[in-house]
Formats: sequence, structure tokens, C-alpha cells
Amino acid sequence: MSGKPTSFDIAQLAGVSQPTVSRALRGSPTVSEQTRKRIEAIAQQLNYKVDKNASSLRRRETNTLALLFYEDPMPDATNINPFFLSMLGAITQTCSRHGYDLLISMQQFSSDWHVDFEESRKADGIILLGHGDFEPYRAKLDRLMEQGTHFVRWGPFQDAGLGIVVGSDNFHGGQQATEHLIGLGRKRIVFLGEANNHYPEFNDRYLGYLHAQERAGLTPDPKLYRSAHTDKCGHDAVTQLMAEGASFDAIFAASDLIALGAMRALQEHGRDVPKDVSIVGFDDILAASLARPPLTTVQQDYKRAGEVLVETLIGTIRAEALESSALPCKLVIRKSCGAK
Amino acid sequence: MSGKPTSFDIAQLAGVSQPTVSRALRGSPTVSEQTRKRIEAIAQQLNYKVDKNASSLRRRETNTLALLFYEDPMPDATNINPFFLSMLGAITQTCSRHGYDLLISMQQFSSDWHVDFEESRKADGIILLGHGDFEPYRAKLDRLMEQGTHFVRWGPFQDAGLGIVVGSDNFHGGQQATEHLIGLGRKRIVFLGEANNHYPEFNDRYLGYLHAQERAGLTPDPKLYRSAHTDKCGHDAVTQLMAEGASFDAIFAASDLIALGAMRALQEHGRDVPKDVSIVGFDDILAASLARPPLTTVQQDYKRAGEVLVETLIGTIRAEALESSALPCKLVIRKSCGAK
DNA sequence: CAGCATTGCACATACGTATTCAAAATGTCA
DNA sequence: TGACATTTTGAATACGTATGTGCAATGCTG
Repeated sequence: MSGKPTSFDIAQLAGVSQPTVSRALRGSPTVSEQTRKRIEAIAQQLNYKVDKNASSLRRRETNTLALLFYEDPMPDATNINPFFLSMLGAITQTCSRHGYDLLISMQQFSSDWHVDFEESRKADGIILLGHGDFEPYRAKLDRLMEQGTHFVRWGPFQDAGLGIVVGSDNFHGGQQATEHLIGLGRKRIVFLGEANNHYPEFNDRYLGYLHAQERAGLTPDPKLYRSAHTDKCGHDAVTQLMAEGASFDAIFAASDLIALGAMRALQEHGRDVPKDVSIVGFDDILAASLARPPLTTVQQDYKRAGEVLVETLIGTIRAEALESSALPCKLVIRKSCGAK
Repeated sequence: MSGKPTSFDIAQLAGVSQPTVSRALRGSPTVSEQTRKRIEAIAQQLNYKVDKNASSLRRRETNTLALLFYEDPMPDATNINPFFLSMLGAITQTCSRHGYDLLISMQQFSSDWHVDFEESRKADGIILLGHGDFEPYRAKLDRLMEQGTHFVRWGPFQDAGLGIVVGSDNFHGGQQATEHLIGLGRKRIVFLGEANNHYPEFNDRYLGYLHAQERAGLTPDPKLYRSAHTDKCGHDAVTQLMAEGASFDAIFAASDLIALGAMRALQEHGRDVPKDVSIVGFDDILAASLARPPLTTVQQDYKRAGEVLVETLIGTIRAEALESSALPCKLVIRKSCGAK
């Protein structure tokens, strides 16, 4: 018994056979209370741990989930979308609460990530985190479906249809933000974001923005829609709006970064936030609360997101019939709108 | 052959024995070029993947590393230190470049995380990420050492001595920041941070701050040291300094959050940054570049950090004699100091 | 062509656990 | 006490891969 102890070692010390040890430690009812206690005591004393490779091999189940970041084929691919990172805590905790380990990877698309983990039996299922436009990966997802691989994808709920999707309710998030601005008396509200399928989340926020205005009897001015997806875009778009002499009293930005860029542009031109222009962002990144004035924004429930992703995935592994779900967003009111 | 293909299936189709398949796919030189090609072709066609459980069991090696976040026993433990999260991309990529998978966990200290992974043969080694004060966990680390577990720890280089440590060179980082301020003619430099062993990184930055001043022939005024570790602390400390009528023309903060709090306090009292007071932070978080004015700060090389952690760990697993290492920091000059 | 080294492969087995099946031990009832 | 049900355990084996050992076939030397 030189190396790590095995179930045979325990068996010998307990005066029973190896299978009995296995049964005892797994909680089988066919082993008597007395022997179980004895075996457990010895196992603890020897600091015995079940060899998970052997166990997984035998049971044909790994109790491990794989987390796959599949977006951002950027020049420097070492950066992961911060929103996904913030989910990570909840994901790992939910996993461990359910007795699962978590494997993570950022494999490139060129590789066979989509089969590697489950095919090689390192994981029982996969959580896919990428931004909403999965078209480029449709073939790979199709293949996952075909193979019967268990997976759950983060994405825009509205376009569910390829596997199970969990995502924020971006439509209502956009609606809430816009209603907040309308409630403060704002009538000419700029939208900074993208209204196309390549940014489905942004698009849903845009639709919510339109919907809120229609419900309030406002007619959105198409000139107040400006394409943007970075803080620089936001800055430039607003600068140009002012140069054009456009009239607006509020901005709803599809992300906090865009909003902060917009705020900077306004302040550089002497416009007061929130007196002259109210701003609402989306995401609630750290910089939003540190901005001057602190940014009112729509918060995604990343904690719940992590939990739901994991629990949904585990459910499908256990062959429960689960469906896609949308998570409500929450408006966080700070000072950038002038609300009391 | 109903389920996933095994090496026996390949063997049968190729007209060889199972061991030959294994050898061929692992690149053993004892199998002829011709048969190898044939086997590889069939394997690919069947989409065969080596069962990693069986392989690990047999080889007694998992080609997996475990990443363990062991700090922040906060009420809401789902939040992970952002700096560690930013390393994650580099860590996963370096792992996969070396053929390792990455397992991650946030087990609580009460549990046996320190033995679980390697004992249960799910990982070949462990990367420990926590803030520098490892005293509370000394017993657990000692145990890891005893057991001969392979591990690498992120932490302050200066106090290496319990296993292998990789960390930023905080001393020189603090020195650089302070020298930058001195070079701009600043003479009364506030330090906002902690100078004690519970925050060893902050302490090293403080020592660098002192050293730079001594080298420049300045005598640091003890009244200009203020304890702080959050943005609120920074804000309050500066507010109080002003209330006391203290004279200072620069601030070196041990973190960007503290620096941003300090900047806000100054601006609220009509002090101009950088005209009246120069500020340097530490970390280069996103909010630093978005601040007004953008914050000059000391950047930690989180990318390199991830690489070095992984490569050092793999080195120790391969029984190479490796040592602790310190990573240089880089001063990022923005507008908060008035440098041209 | 004997003798020997080399190459290329198959046989047998080990890694550590979990499960099926059968058998032993115990208890129950007529 | 014998028949039978019930509880508890052991023997045998499978999961899929990797490797030590040995055997056949081939090439080479003299």
C-alpha cells in the first residue's frame, strides 16, 4: 500500500471484499449499517478518495460539465467577455452544489471543441457561452444536436429553436429603460446600438425601446437611431448628432460602454447630464457606478443566469423535459437620468 | 458497435489488434508508417476519440490542471476577484496549448479542496489564486506540500517560501509610479493603501513608494500615509486630508478603485486633477481608462501571469526544478498626472 | 544458409471501480 | 426441523486504454 489507498486497501483493513467497500461508500442500502460505519471510518482515516477516472469509466458518467467560450475570434483571444466572466462564480458554485466539477475551455472554432468533451467522455454536458449570433456556428450546433450531446446555450431567448437557450429578457429590459426615460418627461430619445441580427441582444433591446414609445403614444424618430457597439462608437455617434444639430433629450444605449462614451461626448461639449440629457445604459458594469454622474442602467441577473444554465443542463442530462427560459432584467436607478 | 467507437472497433476494421491501435494513435515508433496511416484514417472516419477516463486511469496522469479560487469568504461568494478573472483567458489558452484541460473550482475553505482534486486523480496539479495573505491557509498549504501535490500559488514574490509563487513585482511597480510623480516635480505624495501583512501586495507597493522617495532625496511625510482598500476608503481619506488642511500635490493609490475614489473626492472639492494634484493608481481596470481624466496607473501583466502560472506548474509536474518568479509591471501614462 | 539483429505486431495484463449474479447467513413460519 | 423468504456479502467481470513481454517475419552478415 505504498501509493494512494484503493478500495482494496480499505476492504482488507475492514475485513470485507472490495465490492462491499464500493457499495458502502456509495450508500447502497444492501450493506448493513454496521459495516458501513466501519468502512467509512477506515476510509476517512486513510484519507481515501474514490478515483474519479476509474469511477467515471465504470459508471459511464463523469459528473463534470464543460464550459465553452465560443465567441470573440479577436486578434487577442485571451480576453473573455466580462459578462460571462461574472457568471462564472455562480456557475462553479451551482455545479459544486449539484456534485459536478467544471471544465473550462476557449477552443477555437477551427477545432473540434464541439465534440471533444463529450466524445472523449470528459464531460456529461456542455454550456456554450457566446454572443447571440450563432449563425456562423450553426453547422456545429447542428452536429451537437445530431449526436444527442447535452448542451445549453446562452443567447437571445427570442430566437430559441436550436437546442435549449437561456438568456436575459432583452426586449423587456429595453422597454423598462425607455419607459423610465419617458416617465421623466423625455420625448426625443436616442438609441445607440445595433438593430440587426448580428447583435440579436441589441436588436431585442431596440425593439423594446420602440415598443415602449409606441405604448406611450410617441413616434420614434428614425434619425435618433445610431449604430454603435463600443464606447468610441457611442462617443462619435453623439458628437455627430450634436454637429448635425439634432434635437434630443435622452439616450438609451445598448451597453454601458456605449453609454459612457456618449456621456463623455456630451460633457466635452458642455451638455449637462442629466439636466440637458438623460442617459440609460445596459449591463451594469463596474465603471457604470463609478462614472460621474453614476449611470442608470439595466442590470442582467448574471447570478441567476449561471444557476439556470447549470440547472437546465443537469436537467437535460437527467432526461427531464426542459425548455428555454428568459431571465428578467432589473433597472438600477442612479443619477444619470435625473430621477428622484 | 452501437455506442461510441472504441479502440477495439478501430482494430477490427484495420485488421490489427487493439494495442496496435493505441500505439499508432499515440505515435509510438514501433508501429509502421503504413499501418499508422490506415489506423488514423479509420479513426478519423469513425470520429473516434480516446476515452480520457480510461486513458487517465491507465497512464495515471490526467493532463488536467485545477484552478482554485481560495479567497474572498464574502457573504456573496459568487464574486471572483476581477484581476484573477482577467487571467483566465491566458490560463485556459496556455493550458490547451500544452495539451491540458482546465478544471475550476471555488470550494470553500472548510472543505477538503486542497486534497480533492489531486487525490481523486482528477488533476495533475493545482493553481491557487487568492490574495497574498496566505497565513490563514498555511496549514492547508503545508499539507499540500507534505503530500507532494504539485501546485503553484499567485502571490507576493517577496515572501515566497511556501511552495512556488508567481506574482507581480509590486515593489518596483510602486517605485515606478512614485518616480513618475517625482519626475513631474511632485514632492508631497500621499500614499493610499495598506502597509501591513494582511495586504502583502499593497505593502510591497508602499515599500516601493518609500524607496523611490529616498532615492530622490525626499523624506516621506508619515502624515501622508492613509489606510485604504476600497474606493470609498480612498474618497474618505482624501476628504479628511483636505479637511485637515494637509498639503499634498500628488497621490499614489495602491489600487485603481482607491484612486478613483480619491479623484472623486478631489473633484467634489474643486481641486483640479492633474493641475492641483497628480494621481497614479494600480491595476489598470477598465474604469481607469474611462475616468475623467483617464487614470495613469501601473498595469499588471495578467496575460503573462496566466502563462507563467501554467507553465511553471507543468514544469513542476514534469519534475523540472523551477523557482518562484516576479513579473514586471508597466506604467501606463494617461492624463491624471499632467505628463506630456 | 546458419546465425543474429531488427522490425512489427499480438497476447496478456494492469489501472480502480461498480454491478450482476449467486451464495451464505439469518430469520420466520408451519 | 425443514422449507422458504430476507438480508448481507463475495466472486466474477466489465468499463477502454496502455504497456511489458514474447513471437513471427524480415533483413543482414559472413
